[in-house]
Amino acid sequence: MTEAVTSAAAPAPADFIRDIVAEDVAARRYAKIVTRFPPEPNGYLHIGHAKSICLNFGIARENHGRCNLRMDDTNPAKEDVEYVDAIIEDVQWLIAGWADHCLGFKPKGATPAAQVTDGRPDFYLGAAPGPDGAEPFFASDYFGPLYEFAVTLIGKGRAYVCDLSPKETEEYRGSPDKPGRDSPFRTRSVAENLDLFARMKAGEFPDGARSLRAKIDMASPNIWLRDPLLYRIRHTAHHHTGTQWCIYPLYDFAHCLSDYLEGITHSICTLEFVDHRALYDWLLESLGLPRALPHQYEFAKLNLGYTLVSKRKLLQLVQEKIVSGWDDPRMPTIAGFRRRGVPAAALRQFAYAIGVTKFDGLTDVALLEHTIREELNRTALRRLAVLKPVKLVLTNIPAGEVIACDATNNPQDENPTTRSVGLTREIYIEADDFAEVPPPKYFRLKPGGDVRLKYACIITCQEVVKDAAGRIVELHCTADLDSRAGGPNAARKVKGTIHWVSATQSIAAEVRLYDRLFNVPEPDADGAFLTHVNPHSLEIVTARIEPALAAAAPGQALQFERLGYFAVDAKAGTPGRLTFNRTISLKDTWTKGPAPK
RNA sequence: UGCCCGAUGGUGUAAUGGUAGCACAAACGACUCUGACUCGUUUUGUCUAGGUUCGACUCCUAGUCGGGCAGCCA
Repeated sequence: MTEAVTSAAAPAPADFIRDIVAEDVAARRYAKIVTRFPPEPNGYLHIGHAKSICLNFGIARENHGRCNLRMDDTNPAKEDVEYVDAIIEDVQWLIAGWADHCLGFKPKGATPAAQVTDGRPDFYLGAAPGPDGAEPFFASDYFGPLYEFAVTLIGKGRAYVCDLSPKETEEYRGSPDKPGRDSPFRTRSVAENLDLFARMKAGEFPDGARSLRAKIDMASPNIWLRDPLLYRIRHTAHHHTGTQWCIYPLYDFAHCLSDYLEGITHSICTLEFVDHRALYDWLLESLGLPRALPHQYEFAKLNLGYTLVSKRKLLQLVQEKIVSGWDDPRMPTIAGFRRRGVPAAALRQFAYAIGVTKFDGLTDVALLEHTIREELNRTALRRLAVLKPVKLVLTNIPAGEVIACDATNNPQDENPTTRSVGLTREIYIEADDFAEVPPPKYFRLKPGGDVRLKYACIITCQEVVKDAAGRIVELHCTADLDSRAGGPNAARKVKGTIHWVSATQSIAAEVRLYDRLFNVPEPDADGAFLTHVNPHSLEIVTARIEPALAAAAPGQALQFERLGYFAVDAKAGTPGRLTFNRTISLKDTWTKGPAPK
């Protein structure tokens, strides 16, 4: 299954959009399949974007095509370079080793050069160069050509400069069930429109004083065809173009033409743009463009149980300091998942598993958790760590003696390797693995009971030592050293096996245990997601970890045996003391109740 | 109530006029030096009503329910 997202030879998933692409390929409608992923740099990418990235890059790689990363940055007021950098990093991480060869980049600083196609002016931007000195595409790099397109549209009598105020424009637009009215400026001459538009660009008018609008149909049942705005005046500096422009194109105008300029064939977006498709096509067709036109297709965005999939709301969590930042391991952002230890392949596998449809459903988080565990089970190095330590003394092992035990690094490997862990007189075991009064079917250690220490031997609990307050201080046990692997009692069966670390050889580490950020399946169903934040989404413990873990590095998948999957936090550690994030717990079919995260 | 989109087990998705299948979840069982993994078994589904057809999840009509659209946001 994982092959499907890691191997180029693996069968691709099928969905209605891929069916359309396949038809276009069969009909040879395009020389090359080119998709794009067009985030607005006004926030970090989240799991919903991951779905879109996997779709767009997946289609590109399955068809020997290309997928352009394009900053959809036509609104200077909301965007920032901080987001541009984060988006690039997140996309590259997500597609690394899978579709990075399909990533469209352009030479740094390049803008589309005017050229002629079929004897007509065209602005086609050629194929992407290699990654050196390259950068993603920016819609703002097309402001020049876009302006020319607008001039062409005016020349064709299909756009006009409108002097209505924002409020008046809204009134003239009508409502869904009532047609709009023509703007009094709709009949301006081409010459006057040309002059006024040039003066808008020259900065002669204040913000909102005039706008450029398409001349379509104010009575259209589709609101997006009621003379939609194409350009607005904003005397605001732009993060990518500086103060070069004071008029900025709106999404509908910029997007279809950016697609065209880049040679996009399939422009895939979410369902809320279905109504805009008529405008997308109208603009492209009105311009009489020489090359094959891109087409827009829409799919349902991801809705995930117990999580927020909205940049705006995630921004709120950051601003109100409910999380430590966009990359807080509890955040459903790509950066958050990465920091938490979720492998990119697991996110890709999830994207494939949920499919692509036009049905607006709610995906069970359990599916995400499943793909994470599936990937981690394959790849994670097994290690011993005790999260909530209780001291245990093996009374028949002399102090100072170290018994070397071979521990398997990953039993899922074809040829598993081992490492040595030292068993000593004093060890730590998990507090949960001892019960003075055991519940029914308790397989772990209890007074007078036996349990196997993983990779070591069977022990028998002889005595429970308590302090004056009645709290357990330590457990005294005897070890059956003959029950070690290869020993005469190696085949001895006990019901339970527990993990442990040497008290003298282990080291301390901070471990952060995460639970879901929200305690209801649809956090914003009532519009009050802040009231559904799980107050116990983070628990910090000081754990004892086996010495081999001192060499662990961020990005390395680890399993603390019997506990879950963990990863070194790339940001939080201090020299000499590592911090681990629990990526996800192991599936627990014994402890009842809601699935732990 | 104008236009648009959608509806298949608990959840997500397949079947494109010919046996309703897969994954997740759940339950039970086997195995186990991870109560994990793996394996086996089981439960549960085509929104409603008409129509077309030898045959409808699929096509048509109407309805029901859900979602989207009235930013100079994307």
